Amino acid sequence: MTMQKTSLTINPIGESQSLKARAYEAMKSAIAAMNIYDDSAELRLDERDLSARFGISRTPLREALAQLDQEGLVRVVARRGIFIVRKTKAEILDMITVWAALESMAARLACENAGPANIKELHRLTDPYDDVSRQLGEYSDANIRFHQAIIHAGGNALIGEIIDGLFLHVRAIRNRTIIEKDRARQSIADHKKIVAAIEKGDADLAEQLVRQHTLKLRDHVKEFVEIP
Amino acid sequence: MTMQKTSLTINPIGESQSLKARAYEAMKSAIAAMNIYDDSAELRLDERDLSARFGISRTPLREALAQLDQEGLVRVVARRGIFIVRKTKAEILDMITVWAALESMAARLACENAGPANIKELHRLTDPYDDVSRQLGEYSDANIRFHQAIIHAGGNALIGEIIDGLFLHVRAIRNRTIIEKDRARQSIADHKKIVAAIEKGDADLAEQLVRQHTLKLRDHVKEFVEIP
DNA sequence: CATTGGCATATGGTATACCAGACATGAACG
DNA sequence: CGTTCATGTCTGGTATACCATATGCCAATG
Repeated sequence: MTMQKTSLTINPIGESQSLKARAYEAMKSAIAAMNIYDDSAELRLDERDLSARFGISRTPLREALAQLDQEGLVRVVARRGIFIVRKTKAEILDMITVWAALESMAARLACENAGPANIKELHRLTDPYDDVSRQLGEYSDANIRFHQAIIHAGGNALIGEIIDGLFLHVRAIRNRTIIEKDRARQSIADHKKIVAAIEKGDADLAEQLVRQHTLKLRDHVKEFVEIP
Repeated sequence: MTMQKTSLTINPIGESQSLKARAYEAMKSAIAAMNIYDDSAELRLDERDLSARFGISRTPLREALAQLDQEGLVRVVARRGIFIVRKTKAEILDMITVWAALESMAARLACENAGPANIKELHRLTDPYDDVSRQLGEYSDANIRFHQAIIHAGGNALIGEIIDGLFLHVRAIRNRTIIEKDRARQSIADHKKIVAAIEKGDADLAEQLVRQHTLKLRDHVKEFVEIP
């Protein structure tokens, strides 16, 4: 079974991809890697400089940049330059809200479509956390995998794609979220309830739990995370 | 009072769009206009031919096509050609499901955020339909406007953007949906209930009604609409 | 000293030439 | 007659040259 494609997509590059695709991936991970919300962050990009550093021509690079532009990661404005986009806090909150809508629908779908393999996977991702001492940051791999498992169990691939796109942006605040012990503990408890609801096939409950779980994150970000 | 305009007339724009943007729009509407599910539909595109017909060079056209590719409207395969994508029925159903998730969330948000203007707008779009004899096809302008009004009332712009993207694809089946009198009548009744729930501020009810309303459409398409 | 006009320059936008891979065709060969 | 392989042609991919405009510097001017 193929997991939802994650940001950690293994690079199966046989060097056979088009330069555009490689430039796209390189740019994307480069932007994701840098902390764009640092005051010292350089938000301006230079086509010619980039093409030189990548060792490719401007044409494929421009196509990659155009894609990033449409994705909202970058803004290219004529005769001015290319700028890395800083999402406003309001936009981040909107994204988390959309996330809540989609994942809660996925949970609902999971109640109808999830097979034994999906259920087993969900348990595998929640049961080990009886020991609360484990790290479970908001964006820890374990947490992300859990949410992806729900989406996968729902069986609607489009939901996975959209959320992947959102995560690309939301992850920018991962360094700014405060990992609080209470939140982690609560989060684990939420997860267990969600799995139970899905296993029971209670669609309304599963949807409600997932929605509230994610909206709790939204409210937390709204209150405690500062985004310039 | 008529202020003499002190500054010169506002400059609407002077053809200031980039060729890429214009090619993008042209391609998009052209694809939307043609019935891509006709057997006789030509699904193959030719870069050079298109560039000649648009009267532009291949570079901006390619950028436009790359955007359409990412949007899923078109698929460009290296050394093979550019193909208009036919969405499978399963993909269409997934899209409607996502639609349901997002619009129901918008309805929930509307219960918190909708102002008097939004409520008034919703009434304006539903009250005239006491006369059921009106045409209200699944994709009639009136119906679309109603759903857009809900999304607008929710105040989450991202939801609107995503749904716009989906609608671009889903509209392809508009010609294939059967307009049944009963469905139209039921649809109008649903709309009225939804407005009432939002006006009352009952978020859970509004969300549920919108979700069920849209999932009804999904089931209808699933059962009655054939997509090659 | 302030203002303004022009020119240099840096930026992205566009056009064009050339490259390599994938198919189709047809002739040569068994 | 059938198979195979060479070659022509069509495709998108890439590189490069050139173009238009936004900006900033600087000098000319009042």
